[in-house]
Amino acid sequence: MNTPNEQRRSERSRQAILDAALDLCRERGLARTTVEEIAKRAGVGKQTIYRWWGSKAAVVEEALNERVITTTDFPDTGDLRADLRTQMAIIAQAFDSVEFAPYASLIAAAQDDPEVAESVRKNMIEPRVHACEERLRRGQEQGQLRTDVDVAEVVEFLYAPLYYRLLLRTRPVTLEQVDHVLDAAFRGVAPVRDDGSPR
Amino acid sequence: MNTPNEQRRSERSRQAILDAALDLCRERGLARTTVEEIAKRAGVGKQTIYRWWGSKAAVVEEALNERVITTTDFPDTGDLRADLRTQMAIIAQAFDSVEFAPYASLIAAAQDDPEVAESVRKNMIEPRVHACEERLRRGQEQGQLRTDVDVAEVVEFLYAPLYYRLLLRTRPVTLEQVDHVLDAAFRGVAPVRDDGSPR
Amino acid sequence: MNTPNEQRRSERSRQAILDAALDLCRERGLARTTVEEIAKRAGVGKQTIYRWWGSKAAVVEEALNERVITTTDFPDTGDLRADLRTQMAIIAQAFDSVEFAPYASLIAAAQDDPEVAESVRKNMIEPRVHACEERLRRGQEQGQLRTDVDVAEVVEFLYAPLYYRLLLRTRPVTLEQVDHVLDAAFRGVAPVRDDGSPR
Amino acid sequence: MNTPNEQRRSERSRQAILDAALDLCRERGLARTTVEEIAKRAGVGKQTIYRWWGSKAAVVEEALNERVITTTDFPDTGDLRADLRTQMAIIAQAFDSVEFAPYASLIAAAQDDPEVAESVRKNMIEPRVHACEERLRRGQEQGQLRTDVDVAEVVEFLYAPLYYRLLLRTRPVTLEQVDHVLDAAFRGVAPVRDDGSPR
DNA sequence: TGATAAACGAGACGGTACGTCCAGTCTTCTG
DNA sequence: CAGAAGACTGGACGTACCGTCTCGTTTATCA
Repeated sequence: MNTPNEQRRSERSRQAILDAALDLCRERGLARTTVEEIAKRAGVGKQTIYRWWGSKAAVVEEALNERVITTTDFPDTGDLRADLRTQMAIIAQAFDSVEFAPYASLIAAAQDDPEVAESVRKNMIEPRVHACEERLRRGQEQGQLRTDVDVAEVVEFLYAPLYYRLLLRTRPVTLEQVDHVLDAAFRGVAPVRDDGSPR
Repeated sequence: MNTPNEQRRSERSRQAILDAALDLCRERGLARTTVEEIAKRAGVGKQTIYRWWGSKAAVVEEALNERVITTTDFPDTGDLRADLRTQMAIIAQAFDSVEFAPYASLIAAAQDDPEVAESVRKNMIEPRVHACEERLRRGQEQGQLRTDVDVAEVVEFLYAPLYYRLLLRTRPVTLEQVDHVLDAAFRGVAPVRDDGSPR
Repeated sequence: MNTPNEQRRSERSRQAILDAALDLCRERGLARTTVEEIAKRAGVGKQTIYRWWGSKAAVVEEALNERVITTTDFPDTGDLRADLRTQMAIIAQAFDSVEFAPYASLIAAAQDDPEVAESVRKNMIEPRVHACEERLRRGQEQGQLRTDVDVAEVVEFLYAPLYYRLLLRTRPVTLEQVDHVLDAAFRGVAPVRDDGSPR
Repeated sequence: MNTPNEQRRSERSRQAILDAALDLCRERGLARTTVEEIAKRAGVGKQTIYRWWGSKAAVVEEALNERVITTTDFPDTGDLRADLRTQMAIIAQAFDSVEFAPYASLIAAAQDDPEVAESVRKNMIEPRVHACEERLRRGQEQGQLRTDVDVAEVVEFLYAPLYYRLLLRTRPVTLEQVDHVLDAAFRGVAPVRDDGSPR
C-alpha cells in the first residue's frame, strides 16, 4: 500500500465496513463473503476497502479485535485454577456463539494465506496467550502449578480442546467441557493408587 | 449429481485426479488450487471432476483417505500409554510433514462449507476417534485409565494440542510435544503434595 | 469416415434420426439443435449419427430432401408462364410454412461451413435449378421467352424474391407475390411483338 | 441488460472489439468465431463485451453498420435507372468482397435467433430499403416507373438476385448481373409509350 | 473563506475461474 | 459387428468477483 493519509480517513466508512464484514461473515462465513458485497452493504466504494486493508480477512480480523474480543487481560484473584476457569468460561461462551463464528473463518483463511496467518497469530493469539502464560507463571511461583512444566504447553493443553471443538465441530464448546479439561489437566487421567498418590 | 454409472468409471482418470489434487494442494494450499488446474494437470476434462465429486475439497478428502492416512487401526500391546504414544507419534510426524498439509486446508474448507464439514467429520475424523476411544475403553477396563473420565474427552485432551499447532502454527508438532502431552495428561499439572499425592 | 458396412445399417434408426432432427429443427432452428438432443429423441446413440453423417446439417439436408421436397420434376403443359406459376406456388407455400423452416436454417448453416454449402448446392439447389432451366429453355424454343436472356439468370430473377423474404423475413412469402414477380418478370423477358411493342 | 453507465464507457475498448469481431468474422465466419477470441484479440475482458452487447451477432452488426456500410443515402440525379445502377453497383461490389462477408454470417445468425433477426431488419435493412423506396417513389412521380407497381416489391425485385447469390453462392455477384437485373426489371416496370412500345 | 487536494461513492475495466453444455471420440455391453 | 448407452477430453459458454483504474463529488485542512 502507498500509505494514504490516516487523518483524512472517514471513520464512518470504516465502521460501516467492519459492521458489514462481520455481519456477512456470520451469515455465510468468510469464504462465501465477497469484497463486493461488503462494499455494497457498507455503502462504500470497493477502493475504500482496498485502500485500508490488505484483504477481506484483515477487515474481519480488525472487526473481531475491536468488537468481539476487546480485552487481553487475565484475571488474578490469587487462585490460579479459579482464574483459569473464569477466563476459559468466557472463551467457551464465545466459541459457542454465532457472534464469534467469524473467528473460525479467519483461522480457516489463515491456512492457505501466510500473511493472514502471520497477522492473526500476532494480533489475536499471541497477546492473549502471553497474558495467560504470565498468569500461569505467577501461579507457578505461588506453588499452584508444577514447576517442571512449560507454561506455553500448559496454555495449549488447556485451550486446545476448545479450539478442537470450535474447528472440528464434533460437539459444542460448553462450560462443562471447561471443567472437565481443568479437572483432567490438574489431576491427570491416570488411575489413583490405594494411597491416593498417582500411579 | 444425477448418479452416473459407477461401473463405466475410468480408474485411470480417478487416480490422475487424486494425484494432481494432492500435489497442487501441497504446493499452494486448497484455497489457491482451482478445479481447472487439477483437470489440466491430470489431463482430464473438468466435467469428469464435477461428475464424480461435489467439490475440490471432496477430491482432496478422498485422496487423503486413500493415499496418506490409510488406516484407522489402533495398536494394542496391552500397555495403553505406550500404544497412545505409538499412535500419536505417527500423527505428530504426519502433522509436521508437507505430505499432510492438505489436511489443514481441508479442515479450513470445512469451516464455511457444511457439506465438507459433515463429510470430513464422518469419513476422516470419526472412524479414527472411535478406534482411539475403544482402545481407551479397554485400557480403562484394565485399570490403566481413571474410570470417572469420559473417553471421548480424553481423546480430545490428547489430540487437541496436535490440532492446535497444526492449525494455528504457533510452533511445529513434534515427538517431544507428544511426550509432554502424555505426561501432563497422565500425571496432571497440579503440584505434588509432600506425601506424593496430588493436591 | 471409415465407411462402415451400408448393408448392416439400421433403417429404423435412420428414420428415427431424420424425424427427430426435422422436428427439433422446426421447434428451435438448427443452430439451437444439438446432436445430443437428436440422439436422445431418436432413441439412438450419438455414434450412430456421427457414423453416417458428417454433421447435423447433413442430417437435416437428407431429411428435407427425403421428406419435404421430394421431387425435382418441373411441370410442362406447354404454357411456360402457367407452369412457372404452378411450380413457384408450390415453393411459395413451402417457404411460408413451418414444416419448411429447417431449409432456412440449412442455408444459414451453409454460410460459415463450406462443406455444408457445397452439399446443399449440389443436392438441393442445383437439381431443381436445372429442371427449371430446362423448362425455360423449352419455352424459349417455343417462343415464350426472349432468346437473348440467360435462363440461369431468369431462374434467379424469379426465385430470388422468394428467397429474399424467406431469409430476411421482411414479410411472408405469398401466392400474390408469385403473381407480382411473374408479372414484372414477364413483361421484361417476353419476346417483342411484330410491331415492336413490348412482348 | 441492466443498462450500465454509457458515459463511463471506454471508446478504445469499443473500437478494439468491433475491429476484432470484424476481422475474425472475415477469417472464419461468425459461427466459428467465439466471444472469447474476440475478447482476447481486442485485449479486453469478456464481460466488457457482454456488458454492452447482447450477442456476438450484435457486435458484428454494429461493426458493419459503423465501418462497412456507413450510409443509407440514395443518389438522386433525376435519372432513376442510372441512380439505381450507381447504388446497386456499390452493393454488388460489397457483396462480392471479403470485407463484406460478415454480412452473410449475420443474416445466417438471424435465421435461428429472433432477436438478431429483429435487430438486423430494423438497423440494417429497413433504413436502406426505405431510402430506395423513396427514390423509386420520386421516380414514379416523374414518370420513370409504372404507377401500378408496389415500390416495396420493386426493391425486392432488384436486390433479391444479389442476395440470392450472396447467400447461395451459386456464382459471384458482379456488375454484369446488376445490368442484367436492371434490364429485365425495367422492361417490365417501365411505363409504356404512347405508341405502346417500351419506353 | 475560498482553493485545493485527498478520500470518497460509484462502477467500468482486464482478467481468472467458475460450473455447465456440447462436440466429437472412445469404450463397454447387448441383440 | 451395428447399435444403445454414456463416460471421456476438450473448448466455449455466460456469470461472478478479483484488484485496478478512472470518474465526478464531498470533505477538511491550509493559503
